[in-house]
Amino acid sequence: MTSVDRPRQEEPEKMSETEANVRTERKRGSGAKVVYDLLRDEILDLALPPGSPIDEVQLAERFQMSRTPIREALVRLAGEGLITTLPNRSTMVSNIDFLNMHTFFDALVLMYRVTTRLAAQYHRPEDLEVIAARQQEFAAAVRAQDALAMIATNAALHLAIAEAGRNPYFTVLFSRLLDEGRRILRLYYQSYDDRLPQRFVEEHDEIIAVIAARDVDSADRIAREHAEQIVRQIQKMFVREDRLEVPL
Amino acid sequence: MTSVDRPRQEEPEKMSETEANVRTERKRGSGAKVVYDLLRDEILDLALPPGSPIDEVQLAERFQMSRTPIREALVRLAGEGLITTLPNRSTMVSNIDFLNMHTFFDALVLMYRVTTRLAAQYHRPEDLEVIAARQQEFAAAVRAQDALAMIATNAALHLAIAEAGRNPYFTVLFSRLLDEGRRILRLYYQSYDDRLPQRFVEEHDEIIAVIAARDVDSADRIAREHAEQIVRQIQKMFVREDRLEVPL
DNA sequence: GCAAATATTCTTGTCGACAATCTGAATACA
DNA sequence: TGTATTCAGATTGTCGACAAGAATATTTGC
Repeated sequence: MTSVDRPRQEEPEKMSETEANVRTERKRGSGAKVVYDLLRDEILDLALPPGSPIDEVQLAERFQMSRTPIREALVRLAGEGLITTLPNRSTMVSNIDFLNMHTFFDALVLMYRVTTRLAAQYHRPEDLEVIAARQQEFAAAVRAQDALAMIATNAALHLAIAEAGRNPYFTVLFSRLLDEGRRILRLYYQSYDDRLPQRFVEEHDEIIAVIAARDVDSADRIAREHAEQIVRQIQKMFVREDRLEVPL
Repeated sequence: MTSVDRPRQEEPEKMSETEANVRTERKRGSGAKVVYDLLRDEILDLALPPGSPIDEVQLAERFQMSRTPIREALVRLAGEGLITTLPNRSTMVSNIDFLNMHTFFDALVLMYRVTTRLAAQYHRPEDLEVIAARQQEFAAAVRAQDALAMIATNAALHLAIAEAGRNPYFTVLFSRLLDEGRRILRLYYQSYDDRLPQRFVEEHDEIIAVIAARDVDSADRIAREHAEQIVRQIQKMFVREDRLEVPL
């Protein structure tokens, strides 16, 4: 099938999967995924703050593709509640629900407990390697006092623990909660230059130890304390900056 | 910001949202939703059993619309894990994961407990009316020995309880779990004509009583026993029909 | 007769265009 | 002047068509 009258400059393709690269040429079926991943990151990093308008044609131009794959990405994001679509009108980044924050905390603490408990129960040797690596990255972020890296690596560590627990239902919910937490924390770390304390590194070490020891009850207890510690930390930020300028 | 009190001519529109109706005329923006709702029901009812091929053009003909809204519905269903898409190849109804069924049971029991506990804590008077109505419907299904109606009304009852708990994170997960349970149970009720015992009606009454009494600890305990009772019931079916013909 | 190469077919992925609906401004009217 | 109406602009929802990729059928070469 040598139907190559077209000068499709495949060539080296040295470039990594950057946006610029994707623009010029991209594999069939990858369009929506690229847009989804990038948009998701931008939303969670608050590069697109809550309330930001999402324009399909604008995105289509930016990614050099038609609106169809763009729309598919948006439908998926809407399914996760990250964007909100007003029928026939407009689409925008979903707001953070400050009024029902306590429901978020409840769910977060419970998932911290459950996933850690299951990890202690069902983990395999290779899981511990992944978890240890994530903890290294978190500790490095703490040493560097890089608040945003702390948020990301902390989420990655706890997600690794959750996956060692091997319950996809819990993992999916936990992942959503950690994402939402990423937005909330970033909102504060933008204005404040606060940092999660060294204490969290030590608590993580404790958690990893009881998981490795398969001590289920201790895992539950320590995870709970750790989670409640984090929640208190976040709540402290709230009262501290009570009259925060929040986009409704 | 005032809500939308716009006189949007809702008109009579006596006709119910049947498929035939939708075929002839449908409102802009409703296409994907209609397809989504109907396909979802058919999947959960096993009218479309696991492994069934999902053909876009076929659906487009059936619903008398183009493939675009069909695809949107499919993307949403895929997001919930109800269908599986093989890139560039085909789409089919997702399988039921019998190997990791225990993770499903773990999650189900925990959500039964948590949602009931929160309902005892946070319910409002009007919630109890809804819950009582659902319990009536469940009792009616038991009296009629209508197994499929029992499944549906049981799920509706527990979802009503979950909503009285007012934690959207838990409610969403629980809803997914009840959906998955609907598929699993229906798989068995197709071959067997077993029925959930009268005992469940009484247990529901107990649960409703402790919720109304705001007895959080009892709510947790009774919900747990109730859930484990149900899980045992399902597991009994499994061993009974061990060499079941399961579509992989 | 059988394996490899080729053609066909079938399904999904993408595209550009058009239509419907909403927003907001400009206009008409009391 | 204030309110209702109309019109223009913008954005989404839908459509039909085409292309790419994978599976299957067919042909070719030995």
